Amino acid sequence: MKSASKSKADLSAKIAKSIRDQILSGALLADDRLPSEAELADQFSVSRPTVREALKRLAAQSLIRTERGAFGGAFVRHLSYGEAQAQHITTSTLLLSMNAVRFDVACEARFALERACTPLAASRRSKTHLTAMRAELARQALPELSDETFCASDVALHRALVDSAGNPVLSYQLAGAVEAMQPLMNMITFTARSRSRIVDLHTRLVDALEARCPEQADAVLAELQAYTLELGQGVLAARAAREEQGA
Amino acid sequence: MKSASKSKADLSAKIAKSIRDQILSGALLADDRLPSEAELADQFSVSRPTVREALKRLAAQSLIRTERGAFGGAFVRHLSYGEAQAQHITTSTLLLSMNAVRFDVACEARFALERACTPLAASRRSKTHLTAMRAELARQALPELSDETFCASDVALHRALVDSAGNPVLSYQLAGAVEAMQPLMNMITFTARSRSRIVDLHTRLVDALEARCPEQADAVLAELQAYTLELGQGVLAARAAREEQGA
DNA sequence: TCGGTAGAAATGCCAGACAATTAAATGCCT
DNA sequence: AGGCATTTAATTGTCTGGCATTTCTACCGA
Repeated sequence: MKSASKSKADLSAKIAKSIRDQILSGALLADDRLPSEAELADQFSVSRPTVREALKRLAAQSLIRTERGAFGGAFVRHLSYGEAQAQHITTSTLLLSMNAVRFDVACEARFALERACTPLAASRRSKTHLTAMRAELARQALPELSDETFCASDVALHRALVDSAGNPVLSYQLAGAVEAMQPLMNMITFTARSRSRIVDLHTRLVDALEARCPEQADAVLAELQAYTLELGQGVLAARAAREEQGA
Repeated sequence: MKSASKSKADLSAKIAKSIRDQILSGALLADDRLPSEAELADQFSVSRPTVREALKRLAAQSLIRTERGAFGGAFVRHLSYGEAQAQHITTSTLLLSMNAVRFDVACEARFALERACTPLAASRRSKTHLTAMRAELARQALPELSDETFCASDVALHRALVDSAGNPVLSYQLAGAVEAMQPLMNMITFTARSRSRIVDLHTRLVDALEARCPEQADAVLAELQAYTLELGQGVLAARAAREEQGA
């Protein structure tokens, strides 16, 4: 029954699906070893290259890892938070870059998500997280910072804020918002924004977290959202005007 | 410079990374055609099977699609919201199933995320979404419903709530929370929960959205969160006690 | 003009072979 | 008997070459 799933798909896709189902259903547990490529080829009645294509598909999804040598082979992979986040970020980046998402829609989603974790962050933020955020604040105040580095620090700050909520599942889910959408918005707004205003808002945000005051943190985030939206719409309006003039 | 990225990794992984970078960087746009497998094999100085493995990796990430026949080949894929959501859900499900996530942590994250979109849902919910939610409510009230169907309807209701916020980016980001974490929690709590209480909470939730009252919706969600947490901890405590007795 | 057919280009798949890597088994020396 | 070097077997990584299949294009004939 293994190989009879979808009749029209590629063989390697069918085999990959069959194995993936076994992993997702729990028939294969983390660190279990799959049969060797030759055995799988026999089981599915296909050639080894076809099996290999299927395994590469699974490897691309971080579902398996392979080891060479005797008693090597393909092993069901234990998906860590870090890897899951990396995948989530890749998918999010791709989605945004390919779908002409309106700036206001992205902005709204990103801040809605970040505001979801400020109450937790305010109540649970540790000294470590505060120190990390203060460090980013200090970097952002340096005037000689390149735009690129400033944006990276911006992301790092928000990332630290999310992590300070102390909920790894939440951190994972928000990775897409912070590390994919924030850079996208930075790319649009970095020419127009006032760094000092951003740093001021960030400082008040961290202050609010340190004071364990969720309302204030939320208010600052709302302000940051409004400012970002204003910047974005300004830049886009200017672009539209320029294009109209050019045409 | 294409093939010189990481020296220790597999060739197919390096080639996949190289092409992926080109897509992510925008050098290859949606619906662009990649060189044929034979040409890629030449460019990277590898054999065709190796190129094919690389292409399968990219296909597994929905980065490319392939077409057979003359003037077929591999094309950069336009990633739709639906596909991105499917990937996000798969990754989330896997992450949760492999990491022994504490129930309270998952519960907290899931509700924090859902509560992030209730204000938007309350202000934007359309008749269509309300109708969909009411339909799920009606189904959930049927006593002959199987546990499985009840859970599916539960997910569908929350899904509709998220969608009613009218922000596709937000819907995408929340897909992991609703469609991966909700079923997980249902699997734990379904034996202990009172359907009538759930339906009551759901009804009040939809009522609040219909009345465009975000505060009330948020309050109901908080109540649902508390009830879910209580159920989960009850079930887990009972399990622990049973195991201790057994040992 | 229309329809069918042959060709070309591409992916899908297979068979067999060799290289590289790694762990276990073996054997040798002390 | 114990420890170290060597062999061996298992397995993945890669290549070569080929055939099957699909699909578009272009030509040719009625």
